[in-house]
Amino acid sequence: MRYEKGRKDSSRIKILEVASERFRNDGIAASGLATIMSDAGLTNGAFYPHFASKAELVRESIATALETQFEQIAEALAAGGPELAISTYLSEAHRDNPAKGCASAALLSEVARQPPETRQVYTDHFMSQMRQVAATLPHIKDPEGVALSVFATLIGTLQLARAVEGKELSARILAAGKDAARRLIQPNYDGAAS
Amino acid sequence: MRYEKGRKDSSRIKILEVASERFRNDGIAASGLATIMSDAGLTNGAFYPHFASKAELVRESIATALETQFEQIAEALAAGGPELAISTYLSEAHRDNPAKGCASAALLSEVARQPPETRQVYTDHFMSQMRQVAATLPHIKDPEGVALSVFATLIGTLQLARAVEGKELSARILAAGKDAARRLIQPNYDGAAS
Amino acid sequence: MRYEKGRKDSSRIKILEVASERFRNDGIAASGLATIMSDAGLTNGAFYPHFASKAELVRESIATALETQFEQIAEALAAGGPELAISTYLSEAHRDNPAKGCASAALLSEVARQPPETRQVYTDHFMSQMRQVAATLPHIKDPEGVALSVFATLIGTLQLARAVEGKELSARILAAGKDAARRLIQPNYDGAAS
Amino acid sequence: MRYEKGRKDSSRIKILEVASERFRNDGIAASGLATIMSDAGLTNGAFYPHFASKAELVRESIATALETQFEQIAEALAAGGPELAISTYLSEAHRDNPAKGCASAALLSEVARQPPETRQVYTDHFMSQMRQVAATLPHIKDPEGVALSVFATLIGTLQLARAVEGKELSARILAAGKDAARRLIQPNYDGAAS
DNA sequence: ACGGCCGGGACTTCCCGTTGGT
DNA sequence: ACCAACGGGAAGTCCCGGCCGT
Repeated sequence: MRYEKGRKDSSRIKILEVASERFRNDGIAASGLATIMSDAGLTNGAFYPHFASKAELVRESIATALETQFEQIAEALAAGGPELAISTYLSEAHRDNPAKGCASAALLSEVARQPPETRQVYTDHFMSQMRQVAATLPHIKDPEGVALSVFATLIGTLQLARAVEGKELSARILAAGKDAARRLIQPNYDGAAS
Repeated sequence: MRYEKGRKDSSRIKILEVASERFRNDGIAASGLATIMSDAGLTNGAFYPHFASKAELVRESIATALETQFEQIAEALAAGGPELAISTYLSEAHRDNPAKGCASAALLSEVARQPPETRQVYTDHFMSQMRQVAATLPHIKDPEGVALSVFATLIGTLQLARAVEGKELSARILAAGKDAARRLIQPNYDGAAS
Repeated sequence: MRYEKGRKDSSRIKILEVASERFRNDGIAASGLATIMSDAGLTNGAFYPHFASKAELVRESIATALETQFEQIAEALAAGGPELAISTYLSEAHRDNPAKGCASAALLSEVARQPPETRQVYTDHFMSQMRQVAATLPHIKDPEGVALSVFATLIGTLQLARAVEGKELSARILAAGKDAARRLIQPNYDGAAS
Repeated sequence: MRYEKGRKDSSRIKILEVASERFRNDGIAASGLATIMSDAGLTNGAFYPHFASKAELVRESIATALETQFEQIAEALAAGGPELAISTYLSEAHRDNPAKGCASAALLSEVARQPPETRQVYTDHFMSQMRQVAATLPHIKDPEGVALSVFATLIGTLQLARAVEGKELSARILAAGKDAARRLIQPNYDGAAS
């Protein structure tokens, strides 16, 4: 192997960058390789030396997006704890910029229809994020359960806020989501209370 | 009423039935008209006498699915209140049968990318469902806010449970979502508390 | 067959027009379908409903070009006899505009490498042109032999005039070719004289 | 001299040999460097130490082919004069072996589309050949004009004989070309007579 | 000199939404 | 209502010219 595997491959990185944004913005099925490659400053034919198929690009794009998000969550948690992470996630800025936002909110229903390999990649990275958040809830009985439900609430809220027509309603949804998420991480909440 | 052409054409009804299931199962973009028409026992050319475009079919399919769901929610609420509605929604049966399940969970991220007319149709029907649920929470200060957040949690949870790889994890997600939703509708919860 | 075969198909005609010019200008192998379709105001995907393959397009483009040329030769012969046809063929205007000129001069060496079907199409149309010219040489012993050699001389001359570098030399070649062609059709020439 | 790097590298000579045959056989655009190098018993990467680009290889291959042909013409003229040169050129052997035959007949229409440097190389060598033949026609008024037209006739005839489908027709073309070329070099022919 | 890598681009197959002739 | 065809466009395979690490 002439070019060692870890070799800097700026084209590959550029393709992944463009693709992960394009997928989040337009959906996976609706994003063509030609458009992605063109946006990356390349042509169709240069794709396959980098990725074996579109499915592989999808997997790696999802991984890339979720890894980036992992770091953003870490920063928000460090700077202001779960409260800040929640309000950042459910901000109007995030709602209005899906291309650079949460891949789960943008792609979750489409991920459910992907082949198992893709869903496994998603699962692994999602679980990392979940555990990352759970680690900040040591005072709660079932931190992972709570973290799962908080993620579900955040993702569902952001999707709803993006889907509905009407700025005011969208803002109400974001506010309701923020309240709910905060309540879920309150110390006296016991995930097994019911 | 809603159908401007007001036809009770059985072909039209059949097409809508098939389409609303196909869209929920495979996504909107990934569902071709040819397949839908074929499943409806018709051919390609019979589509356009009934609908002006795929976009119109999408709008009406979403409306159809959400109306059906409205009635299902009504039944569950009547039979067992919000508790039953939640556990029915987050059941494994619902997770494993998206074609006949909640259109929001199946299509929400794709709805966000549809033209305004489609999003308006979605919004109207979603709001009906939300108010329907809010009406069962008279003891709560901000019933609509809570209903919004419960919907967000349910939708996000179901999507997550469908997207992840691994039955066990999927079950954990459903359980966590159920707990969270139940907690959110507890009487002492005040959506505007924070 | 819904659309009868002789149906006006403006797209097909447009593609053939563009392709026959492009092939003559750039060569067959060097002309891509995408460029041809784009010049015809269409996209890649619209090609295959019209032609089964590039090879079929090549065949029909050659036929189209040679048919058009047949009519042009007929006009020149009618207006000024073989003399005019020769001087028109070996004009600087023809030399400088291969896209609308003689397909033989532009493509002959490439035709020799085409599959038999293509060469047959070429042969048929070339023979029509040859006989058309032979018919104007009734006073010559072997009109078809002379016509063949005149075509060879004209084609070779035009190709040489296009290939060499230098306007002056190119003009000398055209002049020499005209003289030779005229001499070949002189009445006292007997193709079997040697 | 002509090779600025002046190398007598045997690999370089082998590459030129193979390339000049391959170009004549398959055309310039249709001949890939990988195939040429492989046929020369080398690999892809060994090309660029010898030639700066494919265009340079094309130029030198054309030069090589035309120089070899110059010598062959010299031999034929010495052995049997123009008559023998013509009948050798328009033989079935030559028609059926383009790889080792006349580069003009094989590549002329493609040469016309090459960059000026390439066309200049072609022009220089073609003119050498033309003058070589003109020198054997001292009894003719305009020997260079006649030589030009004879070359045009020979080249056009050989291309036609290769392009048409049908052995018999091809043979007729060769015969017609031979007759025409012989007539053109008859002593009483005056290139400027018309 | 080797041989794989790189970006470019061609050809082809397939399917989409839509139209229109029957 | 049928169904073929249209234009659009995507995915994928292949090969090209050229480059570079070894």
